[in-house]
Amino acid sequence: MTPYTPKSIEPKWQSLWEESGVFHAKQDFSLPKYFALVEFPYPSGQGLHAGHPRPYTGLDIIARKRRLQGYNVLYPFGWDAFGLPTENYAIKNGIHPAEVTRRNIARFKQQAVSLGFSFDWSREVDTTDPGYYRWTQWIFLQMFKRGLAYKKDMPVNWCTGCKCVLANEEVVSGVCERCGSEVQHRNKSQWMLKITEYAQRLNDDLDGLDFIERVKIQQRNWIGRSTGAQVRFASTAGDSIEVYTTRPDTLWGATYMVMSPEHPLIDAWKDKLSNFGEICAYRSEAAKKSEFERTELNKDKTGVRLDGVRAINPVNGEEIPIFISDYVLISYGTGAIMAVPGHDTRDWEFARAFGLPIIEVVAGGDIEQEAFTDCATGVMVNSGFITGLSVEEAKRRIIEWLTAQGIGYEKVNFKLRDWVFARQRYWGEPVPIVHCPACGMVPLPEEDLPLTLPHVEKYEQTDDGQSPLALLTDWVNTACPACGGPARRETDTMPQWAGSSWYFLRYCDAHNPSALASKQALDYWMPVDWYNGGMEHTTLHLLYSRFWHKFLYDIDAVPCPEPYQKRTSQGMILAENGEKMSKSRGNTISPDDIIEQYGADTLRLYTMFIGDFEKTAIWKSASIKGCRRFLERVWALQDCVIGGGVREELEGEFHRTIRKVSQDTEALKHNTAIAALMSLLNVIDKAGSITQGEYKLFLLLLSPFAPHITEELWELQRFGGRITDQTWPTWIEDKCVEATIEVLVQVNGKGRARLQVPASLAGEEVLAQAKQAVAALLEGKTVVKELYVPGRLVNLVIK
RNA sequence: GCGGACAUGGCGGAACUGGCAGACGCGCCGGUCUUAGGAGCCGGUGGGCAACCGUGUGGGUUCGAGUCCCACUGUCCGCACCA
Repeated sequence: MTPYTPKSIEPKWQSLWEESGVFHAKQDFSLPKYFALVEFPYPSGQGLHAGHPRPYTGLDIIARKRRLQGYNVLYPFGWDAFGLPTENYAIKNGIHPAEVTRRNIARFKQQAVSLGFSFDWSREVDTTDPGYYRWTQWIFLQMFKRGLAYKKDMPVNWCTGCKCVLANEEVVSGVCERCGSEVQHRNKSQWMLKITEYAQRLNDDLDGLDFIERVKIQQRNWIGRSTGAQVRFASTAGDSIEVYTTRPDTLWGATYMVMSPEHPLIDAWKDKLSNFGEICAYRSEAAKKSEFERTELNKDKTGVRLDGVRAINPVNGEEIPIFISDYVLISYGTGAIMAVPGHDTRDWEFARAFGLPIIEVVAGGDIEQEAFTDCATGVMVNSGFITGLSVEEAKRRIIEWLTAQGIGYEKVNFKLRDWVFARQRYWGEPVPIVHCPACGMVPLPEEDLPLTLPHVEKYEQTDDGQSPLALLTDWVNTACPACGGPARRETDTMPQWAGSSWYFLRYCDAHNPSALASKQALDYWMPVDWYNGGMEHTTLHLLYSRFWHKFLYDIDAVPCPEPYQKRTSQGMILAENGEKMSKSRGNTISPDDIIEQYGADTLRLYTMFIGDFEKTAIWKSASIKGCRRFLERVWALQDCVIGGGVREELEGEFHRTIRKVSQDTEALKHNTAIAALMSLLNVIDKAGSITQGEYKLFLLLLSPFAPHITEELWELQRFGGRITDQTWPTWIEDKCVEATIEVLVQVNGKGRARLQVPASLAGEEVLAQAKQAVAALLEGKTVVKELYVPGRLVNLVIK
């Protein structure tokens, strides 16, 4: 036997697989299909770290198993390559971002190949390729034409040091991540996408999907659907004020009103407000506060009373004061609330701070101590015609009444905001819009796509925070596609989330020049059968891509309303000390080093064996060798192969292992599947030999986990063909049961004896034998209860 | 504060709808081979001399609880005044 040398075996098979195209999805649309998807990475300069292979290996096992099960499998990979780190690296080192990207991709790809993933490299996509982003732009144009893409003044993070716009991720504790200068909010006109129009469907359609529960919960919380009522309060100024409340039942307890400092009515009332100066001062204070300060200071409620205008509570006609306070957000609801201090914690705090009356309208708590917010148990009091009702019933009645009076109606609100879809950066997809003084915003004709990124000399933002594209006058100045007159191109680019919102569609037909993918290919491959990715993408990428997909469904560009049928998520891999792996901490493990020392199969095995796939796991370099030892022992089996099929005495063992591995892998319990294979090997080693039939089965079961060594052994044993062309084994349930079983005999719950009985033995007979086995303990006692759990234990309760 | 998850030997982790806790692996101990072993192979390994005791803490349900219920404690993650 030659020694086991992964360093020569693994590259050999990696080349043979690629040359033969064995992992390329077939163009035969009559076969049963399986689309397995992992999140494509951002090709950073650091290369892969030890955490990356976890999801890729996890689904690689599924993909390889599905092929053996006869499916036409699409398991693709690609690069989400636009983004800030590349651009920053380019700025720092004077290399074009495209070149940086090219190098990074080459590195990542070489690493991914060396791990033996069964990706279909013929469908590799790169979001920075004009042939790809042409369709990203196309989708944007479709949204623009239907009013889902629009421009709006939005606050942006302005770094006073760098004099540029920062992404939220670049703002750390209110200061610029890079230079440490103060970050201010400035208003800038930004592209927005109307994801809010899909809020209801994004929420409701989760029901039919096989997503892990915590993903559904997080998405629902993020969308934040709530039902309540919109109510119109009249005011002494004449204008009425709309408020949104989820507790219309507490209207009798509304003792004042609070408006957001940015509320437009305040300016309209300027002449009526005797303390307008004070109000303006508060407003500018609030505007200056960074996000960070606002949350830091959230314990103390501040505000200013509007002197000169009062609101009128519609249920009892009482005049109530109006305040402005930064605890009311302009961006949610109507930007104004009715304050019910007795039954809302924030209103209670505010009322206490300002000495305002607190009225109890729901009995059940102690509003002297704290706001009583429980909706389930309370009963209405001091509330006119709804007094005595439950909260639930009161809500219904008051909404009926408000509707009938024409002063309010039932309303659903969402926390979800529209998506800021613009970056003042270079390394992104150009927005294909032209600004014409005569025609307004004009979309580029589709046949002019892609609008490619022009070459620039400098990648920095301009001094006033515009994209570096703004400096390219030749490029910016163009003719209006509608009227032919002089016009200017949009110089903002799209955010990184754009390219990743539809990439799975491109995999279906990666080189199609005339559509994002052919209808035929989409009909066949979509939806994705199994999508695995990180929890950190739950509320951004996952939600964004569901939104885009629903839009594409609405315009008939894709065949299904949801892109992903099933979603799972891997846990993080932490460094040895229990901290996150990061370059700055200097605790990263490179897969290259592990492959060098142990081989890719060992790395794959260890990464899967480390623990529950969905849970956080801690990397232990010292434990890796256990997986290598296991493979060495599998390799050493070559020396003890004898002829023949599965031996009778091992048949049960093999059937149980086939069942365990088959079932556990489906639940992503790759760790226990591997443990089962290790146990089986222990049994085989005890037997002292392995038959050809047994070896074949063993290698097949192991092959999705450790594809190189199993392919090599298959060849060395001359089992015929390649292991990747074989069929996944099946088990027979009857063969899994053991002929004799051990039954534990308990007396009062304590194990006292063990019985070996035939598996088929009847319950009464087992009980009789059990009593005999512990006869000494039963002497002089009464058996008050006897239980038999078939195949497991007998429990005799005695007195 | 709200939401979610987790807590099991020296370590990573197993344990199906309640049914022999500690599978599998690391480490450790002993043996064997060897000039040597940080390599292989074989055996052992939760604690306690024992009866017994053991799944973060305190209660409960049950013949039986790591698993279910109630109340805590601790750790991690997400969101942060969403009316």
